Amino acid sequence: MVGTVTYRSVKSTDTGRTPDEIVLTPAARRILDVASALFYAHGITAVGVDTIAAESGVTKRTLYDRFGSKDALVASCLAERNRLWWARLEARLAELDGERVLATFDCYLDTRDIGRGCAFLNAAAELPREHPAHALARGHKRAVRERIGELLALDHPDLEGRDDLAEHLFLLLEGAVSQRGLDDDDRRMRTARDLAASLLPSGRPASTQG
Amino acid sequence: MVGTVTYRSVKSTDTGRTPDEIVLTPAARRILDVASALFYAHGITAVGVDTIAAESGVTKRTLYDRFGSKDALVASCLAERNRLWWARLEARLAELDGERVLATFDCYLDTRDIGRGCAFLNAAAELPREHPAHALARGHKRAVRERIGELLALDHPDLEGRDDLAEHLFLLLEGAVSQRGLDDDDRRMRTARDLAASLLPSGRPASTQG
DNA sequence: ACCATGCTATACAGATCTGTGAAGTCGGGG
DNA sequence: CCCCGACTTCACAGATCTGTATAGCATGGT
Repeated sequence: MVGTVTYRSVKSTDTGRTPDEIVLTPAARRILDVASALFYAHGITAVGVDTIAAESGVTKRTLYDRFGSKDALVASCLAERNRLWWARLEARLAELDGERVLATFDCYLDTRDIGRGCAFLNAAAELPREHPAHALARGHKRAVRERIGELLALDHPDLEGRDDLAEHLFLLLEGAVSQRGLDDDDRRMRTARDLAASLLPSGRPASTQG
Repeated sequence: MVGTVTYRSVKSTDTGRTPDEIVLTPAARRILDVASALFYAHGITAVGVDTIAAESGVTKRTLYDRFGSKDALVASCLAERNRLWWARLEARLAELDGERVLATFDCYLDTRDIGRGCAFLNAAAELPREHPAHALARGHKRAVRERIGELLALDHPDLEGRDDLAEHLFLLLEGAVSQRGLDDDDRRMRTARDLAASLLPSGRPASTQG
């Protein structure tokens, strides 16, 4: 397609905040996207590699040549989701000035389709701790927690009890995130955002989004 | 064992707060306990009925005679967990006077083995919305949210903005609950409890458990 | 011209999945 | 005495699971 492209297969399980973009073969790209959607929609264990290959318009041989195993594919899917998640947050943060912590809430709110809640929580819920994807999920949430701390530090450098507040905000966020998968609507997430806003120094109780 | 026992098989999917105790045949009891533990430990889809039957010292025939299908067994397991959860909370509440909302946090804190986090969240994360167990998980969380509201109303009848506070506490609780499955320790749950305590009218910032 | 790479096609191994069918054992209650 | 209910044993159906083996086609870089 672009002539002279050196493809790299996906092997790394990066948990960090700004993972490198990974160049995939066209088939691998399709497999990754299809698998990601299917895993999210039906659960990881419930979806077989035959289905993924078929839906991707690819043979099973190709799938295994590119990803090595189903477990590795699962990990790649979550790593890709992680990449996209951070890209979206950081993009939103870039065009924002005050009170940036709330962007983490808004990030979830502007997703049209709630679907089945948080893919990272779902994966961790289903998979054993030893599974590489479980580590990715843990890393993702840890990074989110850390970023909240950083954003709070940036916006309120001299705030007393800032660490407690960061943890508080994280708990509100994750409470809303985890329940959103059950509720199938955004009311709780909006409430959480409002509650979070009311905790901030500048904060009046309400004011939904910008 | 007790002579003349009329066994009832488990069919109902009660989501309520105080479900009836259900009388099971000895084999059914064993199946339910074993299945519950295995589903929790390894995930629902990942555990087959053959394994459950074998571990219960029971034939697959018996399993299907008692529960009808794997899906029904899954639902029964979650219903039983729901029953036990409420029994534990209400027992704790009975021997308590002031600030009863915090008992919901303590309920999680006195569980020795964290294991894989919240069985209800895990089940909902793995199963499709249509699955009967998914409805049970939703019902469970909804009931918890309601109970928090009730307890807050009992302890602070004249509090202003009580509904917001109830939601706030619920979000803190669920944030901690969902993360506990990833963290594999109770620090976050304790922090959540402290933060919750600090939000209460009586509340000074700290004071861990009684 | 040669060869590596990306991908296809097909077939298969071997295990495991949910669920059923048929026949039989054992104990207690009417 | 007879029957019901709980449970066993064993076999099987039919699908689906992850993963591999063998063989071949097409393209593009060197």
